[in-house]
Amino acid sequence: MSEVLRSAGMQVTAQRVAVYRAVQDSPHAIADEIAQAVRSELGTISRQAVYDALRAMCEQGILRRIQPAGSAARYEHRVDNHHHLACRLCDNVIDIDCAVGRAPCLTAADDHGYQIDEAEVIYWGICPDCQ
Amino acid sequence: MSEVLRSAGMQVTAQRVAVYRAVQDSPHAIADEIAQAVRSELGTISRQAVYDALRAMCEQGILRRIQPAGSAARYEHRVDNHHHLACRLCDNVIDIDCAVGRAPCLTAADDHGYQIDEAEVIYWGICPDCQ
DNA sequence: AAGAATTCTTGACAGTGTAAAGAATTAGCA
DNA sequence: TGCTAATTCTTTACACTGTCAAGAATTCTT
Repeated sequence: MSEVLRSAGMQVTAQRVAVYRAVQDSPHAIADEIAQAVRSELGTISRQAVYDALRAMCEQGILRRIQPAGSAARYEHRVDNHHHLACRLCDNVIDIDCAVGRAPCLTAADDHGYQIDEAEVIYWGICPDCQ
Repeated sequence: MSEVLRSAGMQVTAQRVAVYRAVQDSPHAIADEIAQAVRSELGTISRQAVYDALRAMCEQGILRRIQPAGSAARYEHRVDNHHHLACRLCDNVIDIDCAVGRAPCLTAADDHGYQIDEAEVIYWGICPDCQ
């Protein structure tokens, strides 16, 4: 657990560990939910410490940040290539594998001279519970 | 021009027309930029009127709202099926046609029981000017 | 144990978007 | 044309997300 932080060049503090674990335990949580989770474990953490930790981990590539329309940024532990499926009604987000194989979506019809390095795909629909 | 608004069941006011035209003239603009454009044409418009107009037009399907990560919501006039290509450095967004044909991306590897109705694709890269 | 770097807290702030209430304008219709 | 109802617009206030800055506290390294 803490080796992940250490190998990413970060200090291993109780807060950082708790933030990382909170994202593991509830993927696609927003910053405030993560703060709540850490508080229920450690008692207290400042809002800024949560943002600092999340940003540092995203920069080190051990967390990923996604930002579905109409929602605050969400964080996830899974950093391999995959996409997301969001419910329009309850805002629930689940992971979804690449439809066509490994990083196929990087092929746009016409790149217009851009150096494309990522294709972000969000499927929108209604989840089973909301149907 | 105003027939578009009328046929969408909306009243035709100078402000609404100006908002619609502003989005046509500068696609992917954010709300504040649209407000500025309307003000340079009509002199004044309240922030809330811009949001009301944009929301109404999106609900009626004559505008579309997109929300790239790290940016405020952007509005566009083109409502057919297409995707977007965003520059990581200058935040510029351009339209990009579907890679595989007509609405192909709606096919996810596994829909997990969701009723999927849209696949939102944002390609990220560096635009020619920023390279 | 000491110095250097990182992490954490606190307080302030900007930007985006919404809520509510009343005034103004517009459309529909007699 | 004039009346009524609905829509649109303004103003004010507010919530939320996220960042900045400065100093205190903690952690790592040696």
